[in-house]
Amino acid sequence: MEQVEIFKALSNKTRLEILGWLKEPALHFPDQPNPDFETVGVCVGQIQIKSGLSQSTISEYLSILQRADLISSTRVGQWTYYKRNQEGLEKLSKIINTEL
Amino acid sequence: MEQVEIFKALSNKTRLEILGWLKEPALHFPDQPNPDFETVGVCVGQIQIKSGLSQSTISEYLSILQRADLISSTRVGQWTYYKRNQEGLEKLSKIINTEL
DNA sequence: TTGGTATATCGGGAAAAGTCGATATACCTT
DNA sequence: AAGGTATATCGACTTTTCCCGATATACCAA
Repeated sequence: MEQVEIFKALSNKTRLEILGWLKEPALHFPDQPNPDFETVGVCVGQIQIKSGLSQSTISEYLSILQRADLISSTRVGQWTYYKRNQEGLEKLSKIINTEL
Repeated sequence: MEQVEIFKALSNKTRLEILGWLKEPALHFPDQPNPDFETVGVCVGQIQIKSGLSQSTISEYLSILQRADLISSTRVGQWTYYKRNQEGLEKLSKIINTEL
């Protein structure tokens, strides 16, 4: 993934918020039904509700963040759970500190 | 400056290149006339030539980077010299490592 | 003060991103 | 198989960004 694509992914208020929410899922998604969502992540629907934007928009945003390696997804049944991708976030930190 | 504005400033290939060039001015701007440009920075014209984009575009890009506190400028006569703003860059690094 | 040079600002056209509703796809349940 | 739910994709419209040329501004030099 190109550096510039990572920064584009971060150039949106809602997408930054999503990353923040996923930092503390239990805090931000108290209604998440799945009990072990802490490890798997949070499903699209919960994120969509919290964001107030449409389902299609949030689905798109999540795939933008995923393409930038900032989050990762796991499909379980009809749900897709998203969580932070620590590896990608660390890589970004490295980019900032060395290449930028 | 809002986080999202900083990332927007970084969401452009040319602007990222400019930041990179300003890391090693002597290497990237051998034709810079001013002898002590290493400390003051590089003037707009040199950056414009290297970028291949128009004068107005580069002037705009530099002010976008400056608004994001990523670079700073010094006016000397008819020239404006731009250099990296270490403080802003460190703040960004901190944002990535703590808030993101 | 008249030009000349460097940079900034303005106005605009093209491309990309934001965002939606509608629809498609995938999966689950009965 | 049929219907229901969750997510993804599509098509469209609006807003923002990209990038230009033209013009304005600031400064310098003769």
